[in-house]
Amino acid sequence: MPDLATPLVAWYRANARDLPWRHPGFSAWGTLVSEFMLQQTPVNRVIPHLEAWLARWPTPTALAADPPAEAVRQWANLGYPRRALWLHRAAVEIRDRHGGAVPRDVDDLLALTGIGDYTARAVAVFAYGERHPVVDTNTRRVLARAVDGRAHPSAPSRRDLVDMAALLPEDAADAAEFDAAAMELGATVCTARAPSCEACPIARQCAWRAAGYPDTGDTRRRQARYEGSDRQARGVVLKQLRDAAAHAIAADRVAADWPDPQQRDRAIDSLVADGLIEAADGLLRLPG
DNA sequence: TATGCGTGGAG
DNA sequence: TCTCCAAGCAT
Repeated sequence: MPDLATPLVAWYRANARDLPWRHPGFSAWGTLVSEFMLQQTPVNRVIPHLEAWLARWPTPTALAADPPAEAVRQWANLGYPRRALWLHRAAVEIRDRHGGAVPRDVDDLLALTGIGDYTARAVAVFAYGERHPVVDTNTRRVLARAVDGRAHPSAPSRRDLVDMAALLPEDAADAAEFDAAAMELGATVCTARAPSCEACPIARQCAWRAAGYPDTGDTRRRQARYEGSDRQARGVVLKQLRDAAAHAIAADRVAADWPDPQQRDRAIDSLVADGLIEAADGLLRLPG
């Protein structure tokens, strides 16, 4: 297999975007918060929310001291609001189990609510300089193309970690840069749609390019329609509760104009089941 | 392993 | 307009 790390890291050093979490001295807590926010939400939308979040809660202990309702409100329109709840729970766990310090061990990180294979390794590597493969949608696409010669990665698998590990430089600092570089390439050059292969530092090593850019093996699952979905109904209900100046709203006044009353009720029930809202005495409110 | 889960921008 | 996509996670 050709050496991908050397040209990739050289390109990264010259072309990396200036992002807040790449600044020297950025805290491990800041890295953890940024990774939660970046789970399925684009960088440009995350940055202002991240800065506001860290200004309000500079440490896990500070967040843990406030009720989860405040986390859900501060999350605003970032999407997937369960992440706000999970981040709050993780902050409580960090306070109670780790003395308020974000752990650096991958297994300790994996044990925190809302942290999976990606986030655990991203924090261990980018905040602490540990040596691990970091696998996300970008690195999976870059490897699918450069190594496997396919336009799209196959379904996510534990094998992805092994494949990424096989390319990792020995030195931990080099490995961390390689992880970041593979992600950055996927985010800015080797993109899902219309990749900029003319600007790619590993075009000469790319199996997909060598094969003539075949468009085969697409196993992506289609996203369900959003308009009129349960997800949209949940979003309307939660937004109303987030924006409410009053502490609580009468249940029958929430999303009162939603066209399908059964779907509205289902949305409320599922939000309660998720712990994103609480229902009592005919009132709905964010979780205290 | 497959599915449900928000929101907004780009093409 | 409408489809695709965005540093995933829990179940």
